[in-house]
Amino acid sequence: MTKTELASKYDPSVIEKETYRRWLDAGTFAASTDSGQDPYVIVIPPPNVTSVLHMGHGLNNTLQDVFIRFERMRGREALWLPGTDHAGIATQNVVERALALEGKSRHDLGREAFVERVWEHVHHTGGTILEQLKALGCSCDWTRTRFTLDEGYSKAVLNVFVRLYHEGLIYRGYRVIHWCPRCHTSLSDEEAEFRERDDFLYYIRYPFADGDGSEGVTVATTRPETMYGDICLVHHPEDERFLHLAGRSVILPLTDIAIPIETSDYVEREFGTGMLKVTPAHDPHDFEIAGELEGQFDTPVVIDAEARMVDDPRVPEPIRGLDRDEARDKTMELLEATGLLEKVEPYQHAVRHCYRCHTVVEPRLSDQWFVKMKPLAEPALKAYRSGQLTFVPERWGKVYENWLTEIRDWNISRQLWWGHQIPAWYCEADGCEHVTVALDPPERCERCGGPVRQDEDVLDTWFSSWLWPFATMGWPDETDDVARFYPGNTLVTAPDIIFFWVARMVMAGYHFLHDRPFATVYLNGVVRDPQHRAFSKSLGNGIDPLDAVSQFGADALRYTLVAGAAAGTDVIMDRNEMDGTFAAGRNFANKLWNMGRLILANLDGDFTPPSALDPAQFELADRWILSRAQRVVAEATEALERFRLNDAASLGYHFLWDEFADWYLEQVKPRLYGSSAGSKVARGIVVHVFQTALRLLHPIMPFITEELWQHLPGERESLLASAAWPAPIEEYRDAEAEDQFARVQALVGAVRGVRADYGVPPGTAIRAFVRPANAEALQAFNAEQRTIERLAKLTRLSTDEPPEEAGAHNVLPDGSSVFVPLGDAIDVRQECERIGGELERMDKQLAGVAAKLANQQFVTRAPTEVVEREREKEQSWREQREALADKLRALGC
RNA sequence: GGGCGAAUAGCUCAGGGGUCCAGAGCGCCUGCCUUACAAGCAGGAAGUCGGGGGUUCGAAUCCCUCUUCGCCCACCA
Repeated sequence: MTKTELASKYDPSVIEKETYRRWLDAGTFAASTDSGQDPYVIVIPPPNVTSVLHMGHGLNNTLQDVFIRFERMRGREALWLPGTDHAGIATQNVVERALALEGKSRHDLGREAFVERVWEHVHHTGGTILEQLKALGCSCDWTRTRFTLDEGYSKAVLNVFVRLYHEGLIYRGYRVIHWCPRCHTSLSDEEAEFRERDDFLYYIRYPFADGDGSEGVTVATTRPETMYGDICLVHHPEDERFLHLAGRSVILPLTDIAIPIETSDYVEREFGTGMLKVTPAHDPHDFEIAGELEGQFDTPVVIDAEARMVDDPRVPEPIRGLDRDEARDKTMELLEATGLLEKVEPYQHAVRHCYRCHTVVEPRLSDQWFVKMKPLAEPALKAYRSGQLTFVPERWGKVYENWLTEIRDWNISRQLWWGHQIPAWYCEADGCEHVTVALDPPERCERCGGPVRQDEDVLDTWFSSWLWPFATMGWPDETDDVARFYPGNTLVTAPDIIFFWVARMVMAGYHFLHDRPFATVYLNGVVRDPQHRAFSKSLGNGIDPLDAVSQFGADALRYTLVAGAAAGTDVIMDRNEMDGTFAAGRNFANKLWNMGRLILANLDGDFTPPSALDPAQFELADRWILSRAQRVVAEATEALERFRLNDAASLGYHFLWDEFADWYLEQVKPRLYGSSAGSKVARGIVVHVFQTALRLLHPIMPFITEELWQHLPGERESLLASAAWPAPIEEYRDAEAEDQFARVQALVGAVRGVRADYGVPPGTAIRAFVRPANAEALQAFNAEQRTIERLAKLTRLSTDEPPEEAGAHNVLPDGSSVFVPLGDAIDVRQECERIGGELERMDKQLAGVAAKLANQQFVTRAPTEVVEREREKEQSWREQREALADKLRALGC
């Protein structure tokens, strides 16, 4: 007899590395361009090259791996394309911080040396996160790993810039943009995120220029330090309070500069005093207002790139050189001294912060490159509205749509050194302001032949990642990969980058390849702590996925993530309750292991697949588990197809544990142990069903399923990772067996309940009797007497009346037997009443549906499918009604 | 200011008009080291499905409203 090769205790750390290696060696994850199979493609949301794996990655990548493994098993040419993002600001910041420790800034090194230094850093630590993904079991095609600064990828980025420029969709603009004074770069609207802040609203009086200083106009502002850059005050053109001020001027406080009073529709009359100060260089809206004013206005700059007050006559002496916050305090002090500060009130408002370093963004007037977004957004909107692009959960579609509808131009230039330098060259010859935009560096100005200088800026990191679905495949070259694997299928990502990334990828996809980059966007939730705070480094509330892997195993972590993540819902994990968090997954893995041990210890080398067995020899339990397996296969497949991963996980879990292990394995043990006539059948079916379940579970728990698969007979020479997804086998469907076995379970359950109620020790076998009242229970009893006796620990199950000496409590005087009266549970009269009640309810329901279908009021809120569903419901109820009526007749009531 | 999501057992969550639907895991209680598994087995307690109103023959489920959390968007400075 072949003994089990499995260790007595399941230790994931022993098998995971080895198993992953086996997959790699077999090339299981490498997608082929000429297999002829239908491709299925996911591109990974490329993590920042410097990042290390956190639970968000764990969730996101586990979900992707489930989809990929599922489709791979279904026979599709599955490509999961991995890679990393150079993450301009983030990476530059990391290296700058390291430099700061050496007391240096990037300027000390100079651009070239600094970039060299960043590359060093990237080469040193860049692969970390991808290596970490392997510990999770991610089945990426590592032969296709890409980096957004790879040579080929960079070529695609520059190509896109040049093309869009020549199409007129990229332009250079001089306007107020979001500037991070700490990162020293401009930011896009999306990168400057709003955060609530408790601030103050300062009421400042601007004295009339032609008065004696005692009268003036009061203005409310949150940013008094910008006032030195004011060019005028504006009020609403119809605001009667101020109409009489037409033509007058006021003095900018603390200076001797006179500025006029103008009007603008933009002003909200109800806010503050109804009078607004206009600072075109330091507020984007003020810049717009100034642009709409008649007459010539300057745009004086009073705050520099470091957020310090400039050394300029407009700025009062004591303020110059101060940091913007100090400048605010000092200004307040001076205003108070001159009596021009009327009042200060607390004010809460949303202020834009740098999404990388959380510094308050400083609006800054500068030259930047922009992408004209409206034309690009149109196909992306159309794709969503026509159903070419769908979201799971659906509600995110609205978010996507809304953003695209309101889209504004995208500032893509960053004043950084790490990234794709903009392929634009400025003519340095006097008077010629020509800009040459080209893939290859021009020798000289294409207009005047003068010397040229390349734009120093680099492109927004998202300007490279929006090309990810095809630039990773070698585009703009006409590669096999692009031909075969574009468009892709599913994108799995977090909702917070719908704008940054998802929407822009769709735009790029349609613009450059005239097709969607993916059909479905699956948005996973956020991993949070029990207080529903997102995991974050600063809070220290996170769980390191690798820590979870080493403590509980990758499969346990994956199971926990998948089972805990219904589509798009957040996953809650408690770092103080690691055991509680991961117990279900770990316990399940252990359970699987032990099922494997039991099976392997009893195979005796004579495994015969059920297809080669004689069905006439199948017992009820055999037919039941085969039938149940088919049902579960169908349901799990559907769950995965519909992105209901948590359902798929739970189906596999409960089928294996509650049905296969608890009932079938227990029932089959006598046949499994010995070499009786039924042994061959039992072994065949046990192995078949277990293998089927391992296939179902593989996408979610790849390691342990693969390991068990390797030990089981049959297809052990092949890898489960590339085995076929099971299809339901119609011949095994057996509703009657399912019904009947359910009755066996009910009987056994009833006996066990009574045993517990009577406190019968496990060692004491008891006797149970049923009354021959319930025809179905009797049938089950007759057919499965032995099974019931075994599972319920009965000496005998009979239809006899209990003997006199059992007394009122049905216990024999010597305590050897307790007679379990099952009659009550299946009392005919009660049963008749119960069924009668059900019948009544059913009739009501039928009447309700009929009424509904007759007047169809509900159709207003849902289309034909609902009517269809109601019809189906009615039909099924009708059938059920019939069955109930039959039952009643059979019982003779 | 606009929008979205959540509130179901002690904890974390499924379920989104009717029967399968009041569920799962963890925790808890009782009894078991029964030769696959104590990370287990058998049994059990536990929820007026956040409050209130409405629609319906029927509501955890749909509508309104309130409360509490969370998120996103937004040019009242």
